[in-house]
Amino acid sequence: MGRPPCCDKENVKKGPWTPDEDILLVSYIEEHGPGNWRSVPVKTGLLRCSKSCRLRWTNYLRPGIKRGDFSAHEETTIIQLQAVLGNKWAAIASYLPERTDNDIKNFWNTHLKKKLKHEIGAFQNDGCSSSSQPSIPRGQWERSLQTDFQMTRKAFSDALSVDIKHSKHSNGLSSFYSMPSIDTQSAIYAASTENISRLLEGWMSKSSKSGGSSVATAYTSSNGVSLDAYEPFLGLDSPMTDVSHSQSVNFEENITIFQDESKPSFSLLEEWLLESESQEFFDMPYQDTSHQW
DNA sequence: AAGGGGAGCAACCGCATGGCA
DNA sequence: CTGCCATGCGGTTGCTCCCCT
Repeated sequence: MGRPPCCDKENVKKGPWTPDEDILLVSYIEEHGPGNWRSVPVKTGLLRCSKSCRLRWTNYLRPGIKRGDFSAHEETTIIQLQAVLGNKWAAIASYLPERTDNDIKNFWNTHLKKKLKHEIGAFQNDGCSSSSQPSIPRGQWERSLQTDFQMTRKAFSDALSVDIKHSKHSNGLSSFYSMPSIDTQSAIYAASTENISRLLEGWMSKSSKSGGSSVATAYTSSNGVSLDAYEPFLGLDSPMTDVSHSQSVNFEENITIFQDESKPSFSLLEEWLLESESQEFFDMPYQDTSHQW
Protein backbone atom coordinates (compact mmCIF):
# COMPACT_ATOMS: atom_id res chain seq x y z
CA MET A 1 0.00 0.00 0.00
CA GLY A 2 1.32 3.36 -0.96
CA ARG A 3 1.53 6.49 1.05
CA PRO A 4 -1.88 8.00 1.85
CA PRO A 5 -2.55 11.36 0.19
CA CYS A 6 -1.82 14.38 2.35
CA CYS A 7 -5.35 15.61 1.82
CA ASP A 8 -8.61 14.85 0.14
CA LYS A 9 -7.82 15.76 -3.44
CA GLU A 10 -11.49 15.88 -4.36
CA ASN A 11 -12.29 18.95 -2.29
CA VAL A 12 -9.01 20.75 -2.68
CA LYS A 13 -8.66 23.95 -4.64
CA LYS A 14 -5.63 24.33 -6.88
CA GLY A 15 -4.04 27.15 -8.77
CA PRO A 16 -3.15 30.70 -7.82
CA TRP A 17 -4.09 32.00 -4.41
CA THR A 18 -6.65 34.77 -4.15
CA PRO A 19 -6.26 37.82 -1.90
CA ASP A 20 -9.01 36.53 0.35
CA GLU A 21 -7.23 33.22 0.84
CA ASP A 22 -3.96 34.99 1.59
CA ILE A 23 -5.56 37.18 4.22
CA LEU A 24 -7.25 34.18 5.76
CA LEU A 25 -3.99 32.30 5.95
CA VAL A 26 -1.94 35.21 7.28
CA SER A 27 -4.57 36.04 9.87
CA TYR A 28 -4.58 32.48 11.10
CA ILE A 29 -0.79 32.31 11.29
CA GLU A 30 -0.67 35.66 13.06
CA GLU A 31 -2.89 34.19 15.70
CA HIS A 32 -1.48 30.69 16.00
CA GLY A 33 1.96 30.92 14.49
CA PRO A 34 3.24 28.78 11.63
CA GLY A 35 3.18 25.02 11.97
CA ASN A 36 0.64 22.27 12.41
CA TRP A 37 -0.19 22.76 8.75
CA ARG A 38 -2.60 19.87 8.57
CA SER A 39 -5.01 21.72 10.78
CA VAL A 40 -4.73 25.00 8.89
CA PRO A 41 -7.24 24.20 6.12
CA VAL A 42 -9.68 22.81 8.69
CA LYS A 43 -9.39 25.73 11.09
CA THR A 44 -9.40 28.44 8.43
CA GLY A 45 -11.94 26.91 6.11
CA LEU A 46 -9.50 27.21 3.25
CA LEU A 47 -10.15 24.66 0.53
CA ARG A 48 -6.42 24.13 0.18
CA CYS A 49 -4.08 21.27 0.82
CA SER A 50 -1.96 21.69 3.95
CA LYS A 51 1.13 21.55 1.80
CA SER A 52 -0.18 24.32 -0.35
CA CYS A 53 -0.76 26.47 2.74
CA ARG A 54 2.75 25.86 4.00
CA LEU A 55 4.24 26.60 0.60
CA ARG A 56 2.23 29.78 0.21
CA TRP A 57 3.41 30.94 3.60
CA THR A 58 7.10 30.04 3.24
CA ASN A 59 7.47 31.20 -0.33
CA TYR A 60 5.29 34.24 -0.42
CA LEU A 61 3.62 35.45 2.76
CA ARG A 62 6.38 34.81 5.28
CA PRO A 63 7.84 38.02 6.74
CA GLY A 64 11.22 39.19 5.56
CA ILE A 65 11.01 37.91 2.03
CA LYS A 66 12.67 40.16 -0.49
CA ARG A 67 11.19 40.06 -3.93
CA GLY A 68 12.22 41.54 -7.21
CA ASP A 69 15.52 41.58 -9.01
CA PHE A 70 18.54 39.83 -7.58
CA SER A 71 21.50 42.10 -6.89
CA ALA A 72 24.90 41.42 -8.41
CA HIS A 73 26.14 40.36 -5.00
CA GLU A 74 23.28 37.90 -4.56
CA GLU A 75 23.89 36.56 -8.03
CA THR A 76 27.57 36.00 -7.34
CA THR A 77 26.81 34.39 -4.02
CA ILE A 78 24.33 32.00 -5.60
CA ILE A 79 26.73 31.01 -8.35
CA GLN A 80 29.51 30.34 -5.89
CA LEU A 81 27.35 28.50 -3.41
CA GLN A 82 25.82 26.41 -6.18
CA ALA A 83 29.31 25.45 -7.29
CA VAL A 84 30.08 24.20 -3.81
CA LEU A 85 26.73 22.90 -2.59
CA GLY A 86 25.11 21.82 -5.84
CA ASN A 87 21.34 22.09 -6.19
CA LYS A 88 20.78 22.32 -2.47
CA TRP A 89 18.49 25.29 -2.79
CA ALA A 90 17.42 25.30 0.81
CA ALA A 91 21.05 25.32 1.88
CA ILE A 92 21.83 28.15 -0.52
CA ALA A 93 18.76 30.04 0.65
CA SER A 94 19.98 29.84 4.22
CA TYR A 95 22.85 32.11 3.21
CA LEU A 96 20.44 34.54 1.58
CA PRO A 97 17.79 34.74 4.27
CA GLU A 98 15.70 37.27 2.38
CA ARG A 99 15.26 34.89 -0.54
CA THR A 100 13.29 31.68 -0.65
CA ASP A 101 14.71 28.46 -1.98
CA ASN A 102 12.03 28.48 -4.65
CA ASP A 103 13.05 31.96 -5.78
CA ILE A 104 16.69 31.00 -5.91
CA LYS A 105 15.91 27.81 -7.77
CA ASN A 106 13.80 29.70 -10.31
CA PHE A 107 16.45 32.39 -10.68
CA TRP A 108 19.08 29.74 -11.24
CA ASN A 109 17.04 27.81 -13.78
CA THR A 110 15.85 30.83 -15.71
CA HIS A 111 18.81 33.19 -15.55
CA LEU A 112 22.04 31.89 -14.14
CA LYS A 113 22.16 28.53 -15.87
CA LYS A 114 21.78 30.18 -19.24
CA LYS A 115 24.21 32.91 -18.35
CA LEU A 116 26.89 30.49 -17.22
CA LYS A 117 26.30 28.26 -20.21
CA HIS A 118 26.72 31.25 -22.46
CA GLU A 119 29.87 32.37 -20.68
CA ILE A 120 31.39 28.91 -20.75
CA GLY A 121 30.52 28.64 -24.42
CA ALA A 122 32.15 31.97 -25.10
CA PHE A 123 35.18 30.88 -23.13
CA GLN A 124 35.51 27.69 -25.15
CA ASN A 125 35.01 29.53 -28.41
CA ASP A 126 37.87 31.81 -27.48
CA GLY A 127 40.13 28.88 -28.22
CA CYS A 128 40.81 28.17 -24.62
CA SER A 129 39.37 24.72 -24.95
CA SER A 130 38.58 22.17 -27.56
CA SER A 131 36.44 19.08 -27.30
CA SER A 132 39.11 16.78 -28.65
CA GLN A 133 42.19 18.05 -26.92
CA PRO A 134 41.95 20.25 -23.88
CA SER A 135 44.57 22.90 -24.39
CA ILE A 136 44.23 25.00 -21.29
CA PRO A 137 47.49 25.49 -19.54
CA ARG A 138 47.27 23.69 -16.26
CA GLY A 139 48.63 26.65 -14.37
CA GLN A 140 45.88 28.85 -15.74
CA TRP A 141 43.19 26.43 -14.63
CA GLU A 142 44.73 26.18 -11.25
CA ARG A 143 44.78 29.93 -10.82
CA SER A 144 41.24 30.19 -12.12
CA LEU A 145 40.03 27.52 -9.77
CA GLN A 146 41.87 29.08 -6.91
CA THR A 147 40.12 32.35 -7.68
CA ASP A 148 36.79 30.52 -7.62
CA PHE A 149 37.77 29.00 -4.33
CA GLN A 150 38.76 32.36 -2.89
CA MET A 151 35.58 33.96 -4.14
CA THR A 152 33.49 31.20 -2.65
CA ARG A 153 35.20 31.66 0.65
CA LYS A 154 34.59 35.36 0.47
CA ALA A 155 30.93 34.74 -0.30
CA PHE A 156 30.69 32.51 2.74
CA SER A 157 32.50 35.03 4.85
CA ASP A 158 30.22 37.81 3.67
CA ALA A 159 27.12 35.76 4.23
CA LEU A 160 28.33 34.72 7.63
CA SER A 161 29.65 38.05 8.75
CA VAL A 162 27.71 37.77 11.99
CA ASP A 163 28.97 35.75 14.87
CA ILE A 164 27.34 32.43 14.21
CA LYS A 165 28.89 30.53 17.05
CA HIS A 166 27.62 33.04 19.53
CA SER A 167 24.17 33.31 18.04
CA LYS A 168 23.59 29.60 17.93
CA HIS A 169 23.90 29.30 21.66
CA SER A 170 22.23 32.52 22.64
CA ASN A 171 19.14 33.46 20.75
CA GLY A 172 19.14 30.92 17.97
CA LEU A 173 18.44 32.07 14.47
CA SER A 174 17.03 35.40 15.49
CA SER A 175 20.42 36.71 16.42
CA PHE A 176 21.94 34.88 13.52
CA TYR A 177 20.09 37.22 11.26
CA SER A 178 20.96 40.20 13.39
CA MET A 179 17.43 40.66 14.56
CA PRO A 180 16.93 43.13 17.31
CA SER A 181 16.44 41.44 20.64
CA ILE A 182 12.68 41.52 20.69
CA ASP A 183 10.13 38.83 21.03
CA THR A 184 10.30 36.65 17.94
CA GLN A 185 6.59 35.95 17.72
CA SER A 186 5.80 39.65 17.92
CA ALA A 187 8.26 40.25 15.16
CA ILE A 188 6.54 37.66 13.01
CA TYR A 189 3.14 39.14 13.67
CA ALA A 190 4.20 42.70 13.05
CA ALA A 191 5.93 41.72 9.90
CA SER A 192 2.95 39.72 8.78
CA THR A 193 0.81 42.80 9.08
CA GLU A 194 3.35 44.54 6.93
CA ASN A 195 3.05 41.74 4.47
CA ILE A 196 -0.70 42.07 4.32
CA SER A 197 -0.37 45.74 3.51
CA ARG A 198 2.24 44.86 0.94
CA LEU A 199 -0.13 42.33 -0.52
CA LEU A 200 -2.89 44.85 -0.71
CA GLU A 201 -0.53 47.33 -2.30
CA GLY A 202 0.52 44.65 -4.73
CA TRP A 203 -3.02 43.81 -5.67
CA MET A 204 -3.89 47.44 -6.12
CA SER A 205 -0.97 48.05 -8.39
CA LYS A 206 -1.59 44.75 -10.12
CA SER A 207 -5.14 45.74 -10.90
CA SER A 208 -3.90 48.89 -12.62
CA LYS A 209 -0.94 47.21 -14.24
CA SER A 210 0.76 44.01 -13.34
CA GLY A 211 3.43 45.62 -11.24
CA GLY A 212 6.46 44.21 -9.50
CA SER A 213 6.39 43.43 -5.85
CA SER A 214 7.57 45.90 -3.31
CA VAL A 215 10.66 45.17 -1.34
CA ALA A 216 10.13 43.77 2.09
CA THR A 217 11.52 45.77 4.94
CA ALA A 218 10.63 43.39 7.68
CA TYR A 219 13.41 41.39 9.16
CA THR A 220 13.61 37.68 8.80
CA SER A 221 11.87 35.31 11.08
CA SER A 222 13.25 31.94 11.92
CA ASN A 223 10.79 30.02 9.80
CA GLY A 224 12.00 27.55 7.31
CA VAL A 225 15.66 27.95 7.99
CA SER A 226 17.64 25.29 9.71
CA LEU A 227 21.28 25.64 10.56
CA ASP A 228 21.65 22.13 11.80
CA ALA A 229 22.20 20.68 8.37
CA TYR A 230 25.10 23.01 7.79
CA GLU A 231 26.89 22.61 11.05
CA PRO A 232 29.73 20.72 9.46
CA PHE A 233 30.18 23.66 7.17
CA LEU A 234 29.91 26.23 9.86
CA GLY A 235 32.27 24.45 12.14
CA LEU A 236 29.70 24.19 14.87
CA ASP A 237 29.98 21.26 17.22
CA SER A 238 32.52 19.73 14.92
CA PRO A 239 35.67 18.42 16.47
CA MET A 240 38.68 20.30 15.25
CA THR A 241 40.93 17.91 13.48
CA ASP A 242 44.25 18.28 11.88
CA VAL A 243 43.63 19.24 8.31
CA SER A 244 46.70 19.09 6.25
CA HIS A 245 45.32 18.50 2.80
CA SER A 246 47.38 19.90 0.05
CA GLN A 247 45.37 22.50 -1.84
CA SER A 248 47.38 22.00 -4.95
CA VAL A 249 46.64 18.29 -5.04
CA ASN A 250 42.93 18.87 -4.68
CA PHE A 251 42.93 21.57 -7.28
CA GLU A 252 44.67 19.20 -9.64
CA GLU A 253 41.86 16.70 -9.17
CA ASN A 254 39.26 19.32 -9.93
CA ILE A 255 41.12 20.55 -12.92
CA THR A 256 41.10 17.06 -14.34
CA ILE A 257 37.37 16.76 -13.95
CA PHE A 258 36.84 20.17 -15.45
CA GLN A 259 38.85 19.30 -18.49
CA ASP A 260 37.39 15.86 -18.96
CA GLU A 261 33.79 16.94 -18.81
CA SER A 262 34.24 20.36 -20.38
CA LYS A 263 32.12 21.86 -17.69
CA PRO A 264 32.77 23.13 -14.21
CA SER A 265 32.59 20.46 -11.59
CA PHE A 266 33.41 21.22 -8.02
CA SER A 267 32.32 17.96 -6.50
CA LEU A 268 35.78 17.15 -5.27
CA LEU A 269 36.24 20.63 -3.98
CA GLU A 270 32.96 20.24 -2.15
CA GLU A 271 34.06 16.91 -0.74
CA TRP A 272 37.32 18.38 0.34
CA LEU A 273 35.61 21.29 2.03
CA LEU A 274 33.27 18.98 3.89
CA GLU A 275 35.98 16.54 4.85
CA SER A 276 38.50 19.09 5.89
CA GLU A 277 36.25 20.64 8.55
CA SER A 278 34.97 24.02 7.65
CA GLN A 279 36.73 25.92 10.38
CA GLU A 280 39.96 25.98 8.50
CA PHE A 281 38.07 27.10 5.45
CA PHE A 282 36.94 30.21 7.26
CA ASP A 283 40.10 30.69 9.24
CA MET A 284 42.27 30.92 6.17
CA PRO A 285 42.99 34.54 5.35
CA TYR A 286 41.01 35.67 2.37
CA GLN A 287 43.10 36.81 -0.53
CA ASP A 288 41.44 38.70 -3.29
CA THR A 289 42.99 37.32 -6.42
CA SER A 290 40.23 38.37 -8.73
CA HIS A 291 42.17 41.41 -9.86
CA GLN A 292 44.61 39.08 -11.51
CA TRP A 293 42.06 38.15 -14.14
C1' DA B 1 -4.66 43.67 -34.15
C1' DA B 2 -3.84 38.90 -33.60
C1' DG B 3 -1.49 34.95 -32.39
C1' DG B 4 2.58 32.22 -31.68
C1' DG B 5 6.45 31.39 -28.84
C1' DG B 6 9.47 32.09 -25.10
C1' DA B 7 10.50 33.67 -20.40
C1' DG B 8 9.44 34.02 -15.70
C1' DC B 9 7.46 32.45 -11.71
C1' DA B 10 3.92 30.49 -8.55
C1' DA B 11 2.31 26.28 -7.38
C1' DC B 12 2.12 21.25 -7.48
C1' DC B 13 3.88 16.53 -6.93
C1' DG B 14 6.13 12.95 -4.88
C1' DC B 15 9.98 11.33 -2.33
C1' DA B 16 12.94 12.00 1.85
C1' DT B 17 13.48 12.80 6.54
C1' DG B 18 12.74 13.25 11.36
C1' DG B 19 9.90 12.92 15.44
C1' DC B 20 6.93 10.38 18.15
C1' DA B 21 3.99 6.79 19.97
C1' DC C 1 12.18 -1.55 16.25
C1' DT C 2 8.45 -0.21 13.49
C1' DG C 3 4.97 2.35 11.45
C1' DC C 4 2.58 6.59 11.06
C1' DC C 5 2.39 11.41 10.49
C1' DA C 6 3.96 16.12 9.60
C1' DT C 7 7.08 18.71 7.34
C1' DG C 8 11.02 19.71 4.18
C1' DC C 9 12.96 19.61 -0.21
C1' DG C 10 13.95 19.50 -5.20
C1' DG C 11 12.17 18.65 -9.75
C1' DT C 12 8.55 19.69 -12.70
C1' DT C 13 4.41 21.73 -14.50
C1' DG C 14 1.41 25.04 -16.11
C1' DC C 15 -0.28 29.70 -16.19
C1' DT C 16 0.47 34.50 -17.33
C1' DC C 17 2.74 38.11 -19.44
C1' DC C 18 5.44 40.12 -22.93
C1' DC C 19 7.71 40.46 -27.23
C1' DC C 20 8.09 39.61 -31.98
C1' DT C 21 6.28 38.73 -36.45
